[in-house]
Amino acid sequence: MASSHNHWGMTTTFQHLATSRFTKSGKSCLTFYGRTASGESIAVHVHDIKPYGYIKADMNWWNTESPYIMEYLKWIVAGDRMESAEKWGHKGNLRQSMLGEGGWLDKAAETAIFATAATGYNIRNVHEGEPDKFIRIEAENGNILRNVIKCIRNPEKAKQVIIECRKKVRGLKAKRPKMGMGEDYLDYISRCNEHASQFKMPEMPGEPHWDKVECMETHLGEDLVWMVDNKVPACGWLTVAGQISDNPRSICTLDVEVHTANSSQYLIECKEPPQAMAPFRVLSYDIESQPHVVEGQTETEFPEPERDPVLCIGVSCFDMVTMEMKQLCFMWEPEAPYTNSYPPLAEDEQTDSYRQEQVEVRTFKDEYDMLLAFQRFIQHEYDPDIITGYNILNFDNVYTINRAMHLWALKEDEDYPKAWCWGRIELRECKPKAKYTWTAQRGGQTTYQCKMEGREFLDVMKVVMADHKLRSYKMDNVAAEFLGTRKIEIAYDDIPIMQKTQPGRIRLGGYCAKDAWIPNCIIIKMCKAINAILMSQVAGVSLDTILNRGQQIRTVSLMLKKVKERYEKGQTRWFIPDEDTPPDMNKFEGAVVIDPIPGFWDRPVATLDFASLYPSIMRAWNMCFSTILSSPKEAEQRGYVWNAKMENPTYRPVRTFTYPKGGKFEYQSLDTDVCFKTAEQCRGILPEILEELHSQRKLAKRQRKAFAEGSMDYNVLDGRQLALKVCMNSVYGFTGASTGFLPEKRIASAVTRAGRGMANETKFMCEDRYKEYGVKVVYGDTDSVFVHFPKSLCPGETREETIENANKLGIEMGEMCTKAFLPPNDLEFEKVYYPLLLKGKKRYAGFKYEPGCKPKLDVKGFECVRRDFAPIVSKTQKKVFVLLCEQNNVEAAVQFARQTVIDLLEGRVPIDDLVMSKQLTRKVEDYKNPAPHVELAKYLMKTLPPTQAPKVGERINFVIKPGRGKTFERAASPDDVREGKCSIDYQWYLSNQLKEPLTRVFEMVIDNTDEIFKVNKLSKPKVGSDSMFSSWVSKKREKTKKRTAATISIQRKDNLKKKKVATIKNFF
DNA sequence: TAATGGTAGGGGAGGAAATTCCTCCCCTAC
DNA sequence: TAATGGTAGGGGAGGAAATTCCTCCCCTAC
Repeated sequence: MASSHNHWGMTTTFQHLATSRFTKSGKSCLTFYGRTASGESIAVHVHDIKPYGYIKADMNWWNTESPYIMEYLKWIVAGDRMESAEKWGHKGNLRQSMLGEGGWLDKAAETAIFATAATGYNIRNVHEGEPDKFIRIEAENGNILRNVIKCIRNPEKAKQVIIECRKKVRGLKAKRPKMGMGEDYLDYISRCNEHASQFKMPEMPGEPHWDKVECMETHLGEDLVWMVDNKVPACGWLTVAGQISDNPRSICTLDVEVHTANSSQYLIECKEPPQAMAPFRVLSYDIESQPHVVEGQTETEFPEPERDPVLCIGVSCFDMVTMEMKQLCFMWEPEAPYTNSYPPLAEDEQTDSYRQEQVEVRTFKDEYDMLLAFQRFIQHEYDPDIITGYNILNFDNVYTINRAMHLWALKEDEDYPKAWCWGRIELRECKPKAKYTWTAQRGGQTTYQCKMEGREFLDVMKVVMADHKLRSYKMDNVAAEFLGTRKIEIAYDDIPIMQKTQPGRIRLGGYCAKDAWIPNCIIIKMCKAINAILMSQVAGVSLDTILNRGQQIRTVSLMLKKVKERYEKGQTRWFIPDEDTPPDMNKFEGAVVIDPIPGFWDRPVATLDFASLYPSIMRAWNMCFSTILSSPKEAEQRGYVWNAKMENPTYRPVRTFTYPKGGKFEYQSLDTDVCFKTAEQCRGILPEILEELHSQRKLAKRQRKAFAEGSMDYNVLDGRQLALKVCMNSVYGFTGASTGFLPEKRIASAVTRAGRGMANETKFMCEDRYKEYGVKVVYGDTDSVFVHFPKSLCPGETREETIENANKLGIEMGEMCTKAFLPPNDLEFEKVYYPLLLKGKKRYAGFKYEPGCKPKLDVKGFECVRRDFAPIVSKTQKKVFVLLCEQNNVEAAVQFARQTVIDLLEGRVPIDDLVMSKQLTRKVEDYKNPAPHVELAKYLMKTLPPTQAPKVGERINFVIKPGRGKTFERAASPDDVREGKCSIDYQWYLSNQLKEPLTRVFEMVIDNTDEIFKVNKLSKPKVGSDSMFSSWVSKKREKTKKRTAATISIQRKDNLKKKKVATIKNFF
């Protein structure tokens, strides 16, 4: 037990999970929520954290300008106060509260700001001279700090805000005093005047006259800054020494106050965690709501929380140490007798370890009581750290909370408990907030966010969509993909009928409980919670940030940590500027894709890869905001020297190169080359961060080996190395971003330029070194080169022997090339393709031999790895690759393809294999060109109720039905086909889906690919499009001869003859 | 508003533009 | 009712059909 306490204080060790901010007596405070190793939940309130930031100015500036700034600040702070008073329904006289003695304006005048001198460099301007002067500005709370910064950075805008505020105050009426009984009229008038003068509008503050002032580190959030300063790692193990509150703010088992002014109270990192992961509790839930029944209609409408009840809430819980799962179901049972448990499922429905009879059932006669019981369960019984489910953010949360609010309002009792307080502060409400985001690419999109005190929402759907590329993100499909199981089947429109009988309600409850169980299984199996927590630890930002924000903040956090760490070691402070420059939409040149030599390569093709290319380049050239020099000229002017032959230059340009076809690779210096100071002159922080991430990753990978795969320790270390890798790769993206914290495209484009040079240099070196053997680099993309080994260089009697020789040669080649590059760049031999079907850029398939792994078919870029082709295409193409690359059987591949064509035309292919899907990437009206999935989406939006209709960002499933129109006019919903409302145009699938993808593969192996698709007689024509069914006529048909049965058969005979002489290119 | 990783590249589909093909029609030669 | 020569072939005009080119869109590779 890691906690000990006495009357005055205690120390406890726990793992942190969630953070929240609050203000007490105007001072910013933070609460850290987490769980101890022994399973108690804990809240630690850290008081008075003093948010601060920096501005680039000296104290003289401050001394002259601060009176104006403070005068501005006064109005802004008071104005804020007034606005929030209005918002919360202020009852008194606003003008008096604002202007009266001791009113908001008076109080605001007392706002304290602490300014102290500091020195350092803006990280974008680290120069050779003395450090620049800065001012550290500290405020009592984050709001004040933000307002000060607002004034300083943009006084004009602040002035407008103040003018608006004063207009408003002027418009407020000052209440006259009441006339006293028998009071003299003149006395009353003078009293009125006196009263009025009390609330006289003060003068407008003086004109601002300062120029733009740069601000530093004011935009990062006080929680992040405080955690970095105090070395409190996000989601890390922490030890707290504090005071148990008599009046706990939270409902956690332990509730501790930490006053930073008191040195015996602290919150610090625990260096020796008791275990890898605290037993965090995860609760998954799913609700069933009642679809709306319209009289006289069989189809139901989607439920609305203001109208339709929640019928049951399925719940599944587990903790991250024992991993034992427990299911519950909260049921609305309007009729007695109550149900206590469910019967087992029928045997054919038991597709997995879900056991319906193990669900604990709780029934309620009243719907609101059920919602309340669920809320009690969260707050007081299970107390989860993470609440999860499938699509909870945009559906379950919104529906449940809105429904609870609606029912509560009907009670007309202010004191009636609120069923939407799910957080760790008893009465803190949890309200979903609609968030509208707009991006040029995606158009507008509404999503919901929900803040919950002390816990986090983790939406499995969101995580799966971010981490995995699937054809469909419906829960059923995701469950099938990852767990190999299915949902219980229930027809949506049957729900109202089921709700009418008890057996129906029981069935519904079991269904609902399973829908809560599945997300939990996915979290466990795919380590989603562990990985998110580890990412939070590695990036140093809160779990909330990991789950709800982008990549950039992670890099910023790492940079902030690094500049502070260096400052503590006595180095000059570097500041991260707080910029708001408009987006830079200019693109920069990216990676090189080496021109492929397409074909079927039947000797080993080794691939050599640069180990984490971009991070290594940044380390090698010491690329950072602090080390960049625009040109060699600037570098020389600032006293740095370089030439190509120097042993120890003090700067390095990133040169371009020339590499004529068949000629020599040579670097070329230009006046415009971006340069970087070398690490000896000025070590950049980005390279240092990357190096640390790299070595930590190596360590994690090594440590991982000590544990069994699948064990908690293994999973934690695996999640860690994964997070480290992602962090490393996002540094380059951070510099190349068009918009954001600190974009610097010069760095990103220098990185890609260096990469292009190295890839081309590798190609040249490999071909040059082994030119007597005719070695060819047949392809390469970004960080890889594919080297073909002719038989003379890489002999071998058997496949194994050949591969072994290829491995040796690959390693040798990698080592040879690595020597030519700046460390830590490293060209590694990775694998051999044998054989390799190389179609073109980003398209190849081969049988992959990776040392230490089983040989395996590897396909890149072809239709079979894409989600927007019908599965029939993917399956067929994949099988063809297997037959070609793995079994070397061209005949069988051709036969298989032909059979598929025949099956398709005879209607023997299941509908599921013909369903295509594409993402609806923007609002339908924003599409410039018509497309099948867009047209279908439009149609569905018209016919389905709004909540059920396709939304932006979703994938639309569609098939093509017969007809004369364009493809986009013939898109149909797969469900309509299943229900027999329309048929399928098999011809279209042949000509527009199967043909080209298969041709592309076969044309590399045989000559007359067209023959595969010529079918003259079908045994069982089932459905016909409007056109004739007899044959599919190749686009490149032999002029427009009308084909009669006779000509077809003649043609076919010819074909057969031709086929025999067709050169089937040799394989081995 | 608040929040915000990048470029290269294949290939399907629609639609505009450019091109080819076909037919009608007039005219002329004989 | 009355009066009425034909065929071959060049080439322009108009329009249909096929082709090319460009752009949008989606998805993938790295």
